[in-house]
Amino acid sequence: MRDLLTERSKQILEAIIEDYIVTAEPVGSRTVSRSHGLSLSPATVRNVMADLEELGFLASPHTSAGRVPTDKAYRFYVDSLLEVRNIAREEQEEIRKRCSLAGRDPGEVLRETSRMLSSLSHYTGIVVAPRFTANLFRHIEFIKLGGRRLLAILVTHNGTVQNKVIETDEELHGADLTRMCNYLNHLLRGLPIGRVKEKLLAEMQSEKVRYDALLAQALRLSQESLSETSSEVFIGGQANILEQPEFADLTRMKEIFRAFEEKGRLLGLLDRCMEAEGIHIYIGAEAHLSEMAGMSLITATYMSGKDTLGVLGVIGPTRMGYAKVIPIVDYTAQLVSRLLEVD
Amino acid sequence: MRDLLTERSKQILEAIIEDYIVTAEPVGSRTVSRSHGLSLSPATVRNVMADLEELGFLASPHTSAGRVPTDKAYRFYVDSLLEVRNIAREEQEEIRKRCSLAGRDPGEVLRETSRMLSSLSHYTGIVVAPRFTANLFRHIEFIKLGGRRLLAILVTHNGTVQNKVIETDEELHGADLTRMCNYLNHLLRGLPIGRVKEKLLAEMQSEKVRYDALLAQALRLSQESLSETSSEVFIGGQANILEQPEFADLTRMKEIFRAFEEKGRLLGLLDRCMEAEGIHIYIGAEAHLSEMAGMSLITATYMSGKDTLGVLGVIGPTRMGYAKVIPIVDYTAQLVSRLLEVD
DNA sequence: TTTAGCACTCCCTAACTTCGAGTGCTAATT
DNA sequence: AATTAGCACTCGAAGTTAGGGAGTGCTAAA
Repeated sequence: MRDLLTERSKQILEAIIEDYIVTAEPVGSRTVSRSHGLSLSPATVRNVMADLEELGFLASPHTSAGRVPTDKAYRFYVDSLLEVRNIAREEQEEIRKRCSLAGRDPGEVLRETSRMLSSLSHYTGIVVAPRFTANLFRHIEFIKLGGRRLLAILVTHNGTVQNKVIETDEELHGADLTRMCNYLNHLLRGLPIGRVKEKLLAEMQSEKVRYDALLAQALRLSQESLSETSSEVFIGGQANILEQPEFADLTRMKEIFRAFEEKGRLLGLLDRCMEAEGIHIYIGAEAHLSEMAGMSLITATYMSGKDTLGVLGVIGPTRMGYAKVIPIVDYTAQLVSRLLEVD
Repeated sequence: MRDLLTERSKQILEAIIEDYIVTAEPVGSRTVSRSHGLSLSPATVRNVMADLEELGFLASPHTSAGRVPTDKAYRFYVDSLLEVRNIAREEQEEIRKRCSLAGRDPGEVLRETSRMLSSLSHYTGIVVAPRFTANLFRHIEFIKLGGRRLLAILVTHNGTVQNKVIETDEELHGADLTRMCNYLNHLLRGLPIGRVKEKLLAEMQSEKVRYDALLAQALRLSQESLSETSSEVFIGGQANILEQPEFADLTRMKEIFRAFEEKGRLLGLLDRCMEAEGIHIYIGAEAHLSEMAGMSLITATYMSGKDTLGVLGVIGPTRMGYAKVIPIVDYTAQLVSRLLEVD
């Protein structure tokens, strides 16, 4: 791949891509030849463009239109041509300001982050909340709601709260509840939520519990309160995609909005982004999602220490301002990592 | 108003409105004259239509198109012509099924309700969560997160949870926290959240607290954890409005989606709906919101006993299937009232 | 190897035409 | 007096045609 293209071809390809990113119009040989840096006649450029088309980097909508970059071209651009600029100082400021104004609540931080990503990139921002199961158990609390209904509140080390209403077989007294909580808090403290379940099962076998109906009940209840919830996805600035000329088509737009509403389909893709830390870029069909045709996704993982917590990023047309968006996503991920850190 | 229109005019107006609701196309005299029940020639109908136009009930997009109902016509239709059918048995089933599958968590119930409203009506569903302040205090809990950070968890009688991270001046010990919680729980139990603040202020003056720094601290902390949050709005099925031909215009659509994203603008309107219990209908400009041009809102309040908890409804084009949607909204509100009831 | 020249392609736009649905008026009908 | 048939007229939607322009690919000259 490296030496398939001469230096000149690369320059021309880059010029075409960058022009197309700005204008969203097919780029003609004239335009490229005028582009500063290059001093070639349109005719020469045309020859090169024909070659690039043959190689699958360009496509022409019809004979007498200019050329349009293909997914393959964007991929090559991102891998080999693009030099990611440093993030602009004002952007940095803006990101910091927006993220911190959400306060300390993790949910709020993430929601605000998705909005911020969208407004800075002018595309759509997306943030996946940390898998609850990655957090460490800090505290459980049962609160009587009335009758046999109980509210179980589960708190993790970073202050995330999950609560669930559960029904008990028999009415429980305050003192019993306190005892149950104490027991569970002692038992589970510091355990990753993902491992709590097995711990509970193991404990159920133990001598101590076998002869104590209350403790057994406690274990059963906490198991119930752990029932998984799918990870939350925050999507900000959906309306921004309405600005993109490539989605002016109504049918296309409906598809996209339905996809945003469901979120489930996207989650599979985002999960894949979490498998390896750092920046991921999916261009067009690479996402293997029909809804993502013509769209690109740039994500970065955010971490706590060495653990990947979640992933955030930007969805936009394949014709996306990669050079600008990549550093934004990258910096945001770093910042969010720091904000969610437990100190 | 009542006798402004003859019986026949009303029938014709009704026929036009109902036809327009289905087709979204200007209705011509031919179509009306063919509509069963009426046996009049197109010419006669035309005369009546001209009168109705003069009175402001109809408008013609241009000379040789049919007539289109005005906001005034819809208002008259809703007030005087429409007889709200009973809700269809299958719809009733569907609503019950969808609402109950969300389990017992209030947040989940409301989110699912908004989705259900949209899929049944084919418009956009909207649910405003109960004002937190209307709930009764049940329990407060402080959990140490590390350092001087504390997680305050506030639970109300119906199982709604609000949590907030707060910073303390000095590090607190477990025993202190327990004492603070006990004190507060005893003090505030059963009080409406809206009144907690004044109670706290009053208590601060009391003898007991003046000489107990810990209790004073407790009061201060609980005050912090009460800081208001704007009521949550769940919007389901936004994409449905893309199906409405009247919003095919891109600019219009952008406006609407932005409004949905902000939610704040809508809240003012929805708050107004909560002022009186029961069903409210805003047609087009009646909402006094520029974003709502061409749209109608049908809402109903949901209650707990005699207290209005919140409001839910459907947003769609003014050309909305009122006869079908009104009973859906009404029934849903009743059901949600029952689901959120504390038993 | 690069470039100028040129014929050719194909879309876009605007102007023009046609067609049909619908109107309002008038005169005939009930 | 109310209703209806008849008819000329209006106006937008859809289809057609023609011109213009942007861009291409090829060939031959520099």
